[in-house]
Amino acid sequence: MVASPHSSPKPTVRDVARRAGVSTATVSRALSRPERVSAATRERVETAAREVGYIPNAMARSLRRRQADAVLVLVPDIGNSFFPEIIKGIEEIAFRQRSAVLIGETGEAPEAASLHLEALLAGRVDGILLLDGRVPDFAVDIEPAPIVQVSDYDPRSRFPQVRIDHERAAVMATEHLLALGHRQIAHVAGPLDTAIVHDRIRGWRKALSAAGLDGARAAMAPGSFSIEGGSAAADILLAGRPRPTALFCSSDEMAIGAAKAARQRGLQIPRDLSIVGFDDLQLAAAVDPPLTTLRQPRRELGRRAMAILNRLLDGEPVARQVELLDAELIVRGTSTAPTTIPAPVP
Amino acid sequence: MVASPHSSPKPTVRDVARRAGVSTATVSRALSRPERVSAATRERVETAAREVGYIPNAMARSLRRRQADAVLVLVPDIGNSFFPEIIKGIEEIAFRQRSAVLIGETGEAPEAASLHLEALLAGRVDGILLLDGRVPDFAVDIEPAPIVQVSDYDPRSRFPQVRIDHERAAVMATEHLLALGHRQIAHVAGPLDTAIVHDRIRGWRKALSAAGLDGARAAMAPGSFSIEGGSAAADILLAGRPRPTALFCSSDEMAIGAAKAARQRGLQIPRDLSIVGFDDLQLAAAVDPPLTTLRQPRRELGRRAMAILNRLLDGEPVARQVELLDAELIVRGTSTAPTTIPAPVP
DNA sequence: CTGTTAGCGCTTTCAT
DNA sequence: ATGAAAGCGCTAACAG
Repeated sequence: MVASPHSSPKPTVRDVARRAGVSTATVSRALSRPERVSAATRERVETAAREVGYIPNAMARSLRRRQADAVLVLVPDIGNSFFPEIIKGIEEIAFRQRSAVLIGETGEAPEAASLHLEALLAGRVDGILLLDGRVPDFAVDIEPAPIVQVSDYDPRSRFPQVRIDHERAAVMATEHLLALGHRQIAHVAGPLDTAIVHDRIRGWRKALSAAGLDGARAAMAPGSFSIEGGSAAADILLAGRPRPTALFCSSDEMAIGAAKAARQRGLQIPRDLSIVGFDDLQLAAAVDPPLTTLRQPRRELGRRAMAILNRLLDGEPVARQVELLDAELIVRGTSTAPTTIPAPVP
Repeated sequence: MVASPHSSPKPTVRDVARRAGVSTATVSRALSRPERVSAATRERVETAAREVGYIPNAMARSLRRRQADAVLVLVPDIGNSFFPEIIKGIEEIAFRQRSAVLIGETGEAPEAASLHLEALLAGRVDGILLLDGRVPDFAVDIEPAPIVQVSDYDPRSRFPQVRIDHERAAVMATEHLLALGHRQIAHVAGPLDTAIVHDRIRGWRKALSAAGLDGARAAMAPGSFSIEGGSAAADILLAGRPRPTALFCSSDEMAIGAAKAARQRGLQIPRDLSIVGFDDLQLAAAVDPPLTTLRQPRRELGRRAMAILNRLLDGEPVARQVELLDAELIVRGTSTAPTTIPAPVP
């Protein structure tokens, strides 16, 4: 493994070939398809390779084989704790194929995504797992491409999707609050430029309307998927009258931000305000009070997505496909029946 | 950008050259060193390139130029919220060099790191930013390699380091608790296989001893850098007698886990137990009560590290260098003077 | 300023 | 089972 002391130039197949007394072709075979050479040759090549500390040049290999043995995971924000678990699911499957998993950030600007999509077209990676609903315009109609959308999605695109039914999940969250007796259920929404956010808004409205409330006019405020985003949105909502008795938040991080904003207004949770989050991050069970939320099967989302990408890479045509997994309501400490005595308004 | 309808074979320099009526060399120049060709040629090449939807093959380019235009960031656990902000600092600088930032996970097993280090030797990336203190044995003495250690480090290795003085920071945290009047200050330590954890333990002991307490025998329990790790370690510590009145935790996530464990024992924070975390994640200010902690300048850590890596890549010899940034004590709501009336033991 | 030529390191026919 | 030879797509000399 260790490069020999004074050998700056890295050993190549030729060095190994010379040392093993075979051709470069044989070295290549012995190392990547051991069954295609005689046991004796294989042995000698392996020894020679070890002795000179040979590591195949990945670029040359990829150039020749026309495949990178790497996939790219694109997330809008690496700071968002929602993604790591999905990525672990992806890695779990990817590593079996001995393909590397690279992670890239699309960032605030949707243009950044284009930049990364180029990595695919440039042959740097074999496929992309897009954990971002914002597909750049030019990419929407590139036909069959080894791209899978995970969790979030762009309704215009035709890439396969793996996700939960976000509308349905939002209905479940809202119904939970409704069942507890809440009537003023406001929504702390995510950023409005992505599909899942609208799905959740629709679900929340639908459940409200189904309960005889005015879903179309219920209070809602959008924000970024972050603690700060949740705080800001909740602050607006809690200033409204009548003040909501419950907040359905589009992510756990937003829910934590919302809880903070509520406390700053002197509100006690869940006595004065019930909160329901979304995702079920590790964090959700650890905060005080523990957060009621909708669990997304993140690890499984990642596994399934990588499995589909593999099929795509193997040339199996995957028809426009939407794989829907189940979400689950996890009731914890932030949701209770509304108190009849209104809390003091500071 | 969009591939033309029926052109499966991706266009190459030759296609562009033909179309622009120039040689492939000129295409290459026009695209990567526009100033080396005439304005007219450049124009024609650019047009031709656009028309055929040309995107240079990254592998071929890297093979020829012997550089990948990519750096690898290695983290022990992508689920740990400590890293993203550092990575953003890295990206901030890296993007100016138009080099891609890839993220890899070393995972629980130290062997995984070796695997990723191969990416460097295989020419897949130009350099590595190691955010993990566990350097694989074989890599410890590979001489001048384009590797920079960030935050955590391996004392055996000679790669440049960018970090805070963890021992000093631990002294600050402990002194804060001491100043409040605490005498039973236990330590929720991180995993014992990494240097910074020992630095912090040493600092905590030192401060205790300097205050006339028995630092060497003070209570301590290690755990993984996670909510669960903090819970488990704190649980052990809180079962001890005399029960600590304060917990200095080796990370904010551990602190949150510790707080959870304390609450489960019926302890109120900070009344019955003071807690000090480490890192100052966004989360620290959002939880209830907000967490007293030691801030690490994460973004700046990332920026500096990438700057050093750049110098390394430019061939400037960087002597074994340890760049120390300042940590800062952030006092919030989880630390107060110990109450004289002991809390009930459930 | 531009073209010709060579070759980065590997894998893959095609022979033998 | 092995070797010879070609070439993936690009850019760096070197001429001109």
